[in-house]
Amino acid sequence: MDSPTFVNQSMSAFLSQLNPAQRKAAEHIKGPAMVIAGAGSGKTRVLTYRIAHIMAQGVDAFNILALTFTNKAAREMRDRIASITSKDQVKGLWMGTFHSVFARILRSEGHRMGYPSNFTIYDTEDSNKVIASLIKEMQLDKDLYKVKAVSNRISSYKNNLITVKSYAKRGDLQAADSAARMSKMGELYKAYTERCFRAGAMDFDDLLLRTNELFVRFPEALATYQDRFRYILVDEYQDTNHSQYLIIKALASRFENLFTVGDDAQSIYAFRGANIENILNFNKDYPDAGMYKLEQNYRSSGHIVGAANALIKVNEDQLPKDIWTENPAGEPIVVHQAVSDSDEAQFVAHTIWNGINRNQQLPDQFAILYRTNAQSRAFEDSLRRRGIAYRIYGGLSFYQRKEVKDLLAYVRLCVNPNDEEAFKRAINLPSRGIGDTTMARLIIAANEQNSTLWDIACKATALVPTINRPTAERILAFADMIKSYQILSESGTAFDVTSHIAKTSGLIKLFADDNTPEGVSRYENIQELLNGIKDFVEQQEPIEDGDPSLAAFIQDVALITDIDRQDEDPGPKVSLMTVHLAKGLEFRHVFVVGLEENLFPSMMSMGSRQEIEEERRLFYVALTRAEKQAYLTHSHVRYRWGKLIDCVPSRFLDELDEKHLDVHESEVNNTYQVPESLKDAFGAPERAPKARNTFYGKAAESMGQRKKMESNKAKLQGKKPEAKPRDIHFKRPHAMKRIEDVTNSKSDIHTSAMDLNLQIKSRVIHGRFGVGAVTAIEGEGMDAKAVIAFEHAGEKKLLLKFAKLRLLSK
DNA sequence: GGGTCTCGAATTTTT
DNA sequence: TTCGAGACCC
Repeated sequence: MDSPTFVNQSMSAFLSQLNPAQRKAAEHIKGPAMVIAGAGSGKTRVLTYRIAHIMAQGVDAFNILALTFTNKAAREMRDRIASITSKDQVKGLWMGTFHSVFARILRSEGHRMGYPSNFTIYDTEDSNKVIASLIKEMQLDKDLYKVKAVSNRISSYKNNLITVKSYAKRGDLQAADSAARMSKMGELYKAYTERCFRAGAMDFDDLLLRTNELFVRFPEALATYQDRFRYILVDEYQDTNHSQYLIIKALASRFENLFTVGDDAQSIYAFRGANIENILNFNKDYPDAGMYKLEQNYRSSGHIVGAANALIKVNEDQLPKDIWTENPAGEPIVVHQAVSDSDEAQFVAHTIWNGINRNQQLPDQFAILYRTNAQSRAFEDSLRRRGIAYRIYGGLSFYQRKEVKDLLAYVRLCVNPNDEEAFKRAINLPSRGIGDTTMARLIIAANEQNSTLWDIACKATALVPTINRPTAERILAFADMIKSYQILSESGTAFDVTSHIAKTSGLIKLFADDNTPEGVSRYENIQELLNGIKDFVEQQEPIEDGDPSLAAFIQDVALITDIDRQDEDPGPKVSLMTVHLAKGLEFRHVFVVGLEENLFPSMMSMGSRQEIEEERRLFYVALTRAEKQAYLTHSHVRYRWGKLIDCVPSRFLDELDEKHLDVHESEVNNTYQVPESLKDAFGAPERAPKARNTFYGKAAESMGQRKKMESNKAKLQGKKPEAKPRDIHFKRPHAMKRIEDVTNSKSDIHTSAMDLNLQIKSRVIHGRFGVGAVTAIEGEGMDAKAVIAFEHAGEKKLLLKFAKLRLLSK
């Protein structure tokens, strides 16, 4: 379609947007290369251009594999490449996260290892349930075998390619597990692996481990993909673990066109097995590799870059780099000291409110970044109180919500009836008189006959003598119901089947009958899930080889993260997320909150220099998300476990060069009254300025380099010189929060497009498709549909009952 | 088998 | 404070 000249024109236009260093890296075509890309140095641009550039050399997109950190990043990059080249050319390009790309490969190759192509992907909750159930079945002491500890151990084995078989030969690991009083770890690991296999399920780590297994055991499979992926690009290389490293190495070994991009200063996933050595040793694996460095920061102001540089310099482990910027110095970083955690939240909400209402800024230009998910609560409250739209990412993601998983359990069962976790979930919800006792009998029968729960259930009467007649009938009825869904799913779309399941299984009634606020919100989430599935079907249907089936929908659900998921409700919003999730993103104004010892850096990461350095890199990531303005906040007291505790400012604050900072004091604000009990405990508010003014001098002095280690030691020994918890009983204004929760959950979220009174030529905005104009309206009432021509997504017909639209103009 | 109550543990970070 | 697991009773 596009003439070569057109391609070249937009290519050269794109090329001119690169600086010399970026351009050199992007034009590296053959052989291995590594790009060390500082924060905000335009690495996405380099990756995008390089892919387009390779394609312009005549390489088919089919031969390119790009591994990104999120699916969203992959989508955006693909769109950009399509705009430089053409939509057709970009078609065969494989781009996505490690997990989603290799899940896809395993779906077509897993049969070699005995997996069905529709294997289930167990999320963390599913795996933990398997482990908990095994601990019980094996009658292990649950105080010694904590589910989380066991699951972490198994995960780290897998990420280091220690299989059940190789564990048996590793005396050192067995000794370590015995020392941790978990001498049965080996058996547990074996049982867990067998149980997952029997269920036709892989957990997250399996997706990588089994890919490695595939490549080792079946060289011809490896050869196929080596031959296909002649050019491999890996983003965020500093966060790859050993398992991922081996996959890349194997795939790239034939053509060695491996292009990795990373920044050692932003390595923040060591806790998950990420191996920073991968980046440091790249040269050893590929001695002739091209090395490129991107050091000019385009994102942030001079103050932010300066402060970030001063901070990261404290780390011992790092590659030498000199990040600089031509951007104006901008405003100094605001350091705000709050009285309490709710005061901190007030300050943040107030500042955002001012930005929006006085300076015409948009909510989506703000982000609030915290160390732990638990901190989000206070900010939600303060934003809601001021009527500022926000969206929380992470924590419990949408697909992990109980009610969503409940409905999806039926879907999973439909696609893979051996999925035992889905079976256990679905069989008695809504309650069908099949309880713990019966389930235990089914499990025993399955283990004895080395069969799956599903097979046992289908023959309940014949095979399990311990189950009485009426119960067996109920089990058979359930199995028949699932079978009927399976038949339906052969012809119906994902939406048809799922809405049928929701109705006929009794699930939707269960949620609809519950009128508590939680029940209402559950019901709404089910509706939202159905909307999402409808969107999925609508997206697939126009695509040539699109697949609107249930199986296609459920495939990658476990891999969809909050970041990947587009917001149903359009409109700009403040983003709230952990620092980890913010990696790769940027915002005009960033609040990094809770900068206190034991919180950021986390109490759990004070054990070694390496851990502290990872926390520092994490803070570096947080700070460098900001374009124009960064705010750093900490509080003098904070609630934890229902208790008020004293907090000491984070050491990281002292490490930022003072010349980039503007230290604010907390004004005791009008919305939050400091309760008398608090004043009793801490003295009247006038005490605060004293503490504030000395923060820089005193904190810097007392927490000076030498003393830091001592004070840490003391803390580790449990002496806690500064952060002494105090038992102060004091009520938080909870009543108010409750009322707001109730009013909010109903009104705000759920407005049907039926109420919009759409007319031809009305302009609307849709969460996924963007802006469009109504060209026709069909049907009436519940069946009313609108045909909308979207500017980018093309023409879509949407059922108004489901569509989430916002009216822009009549 | 299912509902209600009480008690104890919990907070890093995520695909 | 909040949530989940287990005990207890119907």
